[in-house]
Amino acid sequence: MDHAEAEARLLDAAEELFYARGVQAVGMDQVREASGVSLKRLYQVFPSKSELVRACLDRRDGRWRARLAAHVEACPAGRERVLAVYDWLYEWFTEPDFRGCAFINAYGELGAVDPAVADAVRAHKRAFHDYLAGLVAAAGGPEHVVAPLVLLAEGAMTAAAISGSPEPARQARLGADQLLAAS
Amino acid sequence: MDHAEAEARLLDAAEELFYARGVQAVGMDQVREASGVSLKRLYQVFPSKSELVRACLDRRDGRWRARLAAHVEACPAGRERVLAVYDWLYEWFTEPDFRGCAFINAYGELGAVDPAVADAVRAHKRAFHDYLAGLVAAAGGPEHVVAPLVLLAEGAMTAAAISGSPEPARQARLGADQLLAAS
DNA sequence: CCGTAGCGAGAACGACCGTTCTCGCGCAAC
DNA sequence: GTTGCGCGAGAACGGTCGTTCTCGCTACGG
Repeated sequence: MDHAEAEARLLDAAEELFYARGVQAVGMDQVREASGVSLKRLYQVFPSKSELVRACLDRRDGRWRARLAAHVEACPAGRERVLAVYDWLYEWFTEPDFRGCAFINAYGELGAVDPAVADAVRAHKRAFHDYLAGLVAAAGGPEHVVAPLVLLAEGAMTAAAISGSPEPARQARLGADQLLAAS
Repeated sequence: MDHAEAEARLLDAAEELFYARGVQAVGMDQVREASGVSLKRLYQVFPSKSELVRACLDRRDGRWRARLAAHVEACPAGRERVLAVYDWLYEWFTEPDFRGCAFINAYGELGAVDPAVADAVRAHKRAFHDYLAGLVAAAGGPEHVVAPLVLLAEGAMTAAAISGSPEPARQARLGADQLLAAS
């Protein structure tokens, strides 16, 4: 097993565990056990837990936005692409291991204590905002609806996590539909 | 110092510390130091940390909703009362120690690990939803806008926390205004 | 075939955490 | 005045965590 594979297995295991149980509730030994990578090598690849956390967030950010974009871009251009965001949220919320937005969770747990985590969360949210702004602009929608559309999506993530239901995605979509129609 | 005062001082100190730094980042000894209540009495009043956490959430729930209601009910009845919710959010977000919704934070940190926390968070969010639904009904608004209005508020809380700006409250208010107008 | 460099498994270490225990003191009841 | 109970201060305990170290083993270069 070379460096690259060890890194991938560590990120796979750590991301899943951190997301499912929270960062502080997962020990490095559990990451070792789930990944099959020895502790020694773990610390060669990620010199500390907080760097592992950071790497997990970075990778998740890329994958999450790529999945969203893939779904959106399969829809006809224009207004429908904005609404497709909420359809994708519904699919995400329905996944069996869904436990809310990993970035919001990480911010609540570590944002006050680990500035690198706070930075990663801010970057992720800014990227999502910018992406949605691009979709709205392409659809010819007014700029001032972008922020409420983002808040609907953000609120849907936390509401879906807390309630355990994917329904907030539908409700957010309805709200987004009205906001776009009214403009 | 009697039992009641010890309890109040413990809740004051614990709530502030947990909110500012996260629950797991605060040790019982720091609660003792900040409250001036001895460790022995702390454990007489709250037999475990998770019961202390639970009591903090319960008390915060009551106070938070009372503050919101006090602000809302000082406004003229009807539509303005719904929008007053977002004005109050702005005031809240502007407080110097604002760090997001304590319930969302607690859910992200402990929801997967402590079912009592998850229950308290769900109860708080359900109460907020019901309160907003009552305001919308009193304003003659249609029931189907309630859920998006809740999502706007929820999204504003997390966006304000992560961005460090109170602006999401304004944006949520604009979105809510449009939703109410379009119905 | 020998030396050595790197590896995995797991023990070890130091710090901290939640919780309980000890001990000395003040005070209230008889 | 004595006795005993409740208190605060802080030590102690058992466990866990992040991180490092030890120690055989393996595999490869000369």
